[in-house]
Amino acid sequence: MVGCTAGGKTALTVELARRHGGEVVSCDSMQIYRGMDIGTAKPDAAEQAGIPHWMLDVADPADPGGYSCADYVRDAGAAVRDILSRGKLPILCGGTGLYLDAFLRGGTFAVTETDSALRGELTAIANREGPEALHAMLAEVDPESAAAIHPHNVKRVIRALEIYRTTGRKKSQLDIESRTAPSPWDALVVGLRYNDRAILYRRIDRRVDAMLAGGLVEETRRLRQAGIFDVCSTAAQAIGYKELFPYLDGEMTLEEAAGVLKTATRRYAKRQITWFSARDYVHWVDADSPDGERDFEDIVNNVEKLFSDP
RNA sequence: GGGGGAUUUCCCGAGCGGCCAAAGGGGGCAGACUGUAAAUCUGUUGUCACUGACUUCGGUGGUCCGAAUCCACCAUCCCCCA
Repeated sequence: MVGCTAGGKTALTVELARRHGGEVVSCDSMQIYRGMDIGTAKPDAAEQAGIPHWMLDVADPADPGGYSCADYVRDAGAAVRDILSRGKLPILCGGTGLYLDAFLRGGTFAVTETDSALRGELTAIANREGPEALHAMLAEVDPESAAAIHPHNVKRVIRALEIYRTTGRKKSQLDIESRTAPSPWDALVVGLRYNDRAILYRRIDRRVDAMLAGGLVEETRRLRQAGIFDVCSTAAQAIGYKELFPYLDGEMTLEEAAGVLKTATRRYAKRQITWFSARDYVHWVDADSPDGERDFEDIVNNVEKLFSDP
């Protein structure tokens, strides 16, 4: 179950799990972390409604090792196999498109390692000589990847160089191999979609207000005091916390910070929409109609139709 | 009541006689993405019959070959003196 943030995936997935003997496997790069609850809209006990949930709180944000996409593929794979072994239906649910792609690709993904020392070294080159210089380095060893990656996208350029340096193989070549390998899973991917952007954005605004009312400021203060945003670079990227720092530092009113947070969330939702729209494996279900939001029951039924006739 | 400063495209903000449909940023819209991804990056953003034309820079009227830029008056806002 995929779709953008604040779309209603969580409730929908729990209902489907309840009806079909399912268990939920989160596919979310931030709900992974313990202690980051309100800001990541992690389903609480009531929302989980007695349905087993996997891949929540599996990583400690204070652990400097972090948690990567590869870790996710490994751990989520184990969870899904466990669920299947007991004859239950695993339902992945989440908005982290890269994680889902990697998961569906399975083992073919786990070819290369990361090298943080090398990353630091390459970052230094980019800072010193400019992103174009780094891109030129990539063009020498892997022209196909260089052509596909914009020179300003330093993170991407670094990753491609890292792959070449650590494996001696080109990212462009590995991509082709992984793209042609069959998926180890037989998955039905359902996407929850809003045709009216205004409806979605209203939901996002409401969710942010609810998070604030639910104690997001306190959670942010607590996590920040614990220093996890300094230790865990991934957690520091989470939308919902960093936007509140100016308020905690007295540089912004809570209302202003909330506005920034809503905007950041909307922009994230747009990126998710772009990502999933480009995946031809997604079967779309409309969450709204020209009359407004659809009834929850209708949406559930429309998803179930896909079960028998995808 | 007197003196001074403002008013720019959705927002902030530069421009201060031609090279201005107007820098830059934000937001919007569209897109990319294969082990940091809630991240990172790209394009676009007055209208149209789009290598050109038309309409815009608070309003009206002037000056000038030519005005967002100069002048007059009006409107609104801000500051100082009373």
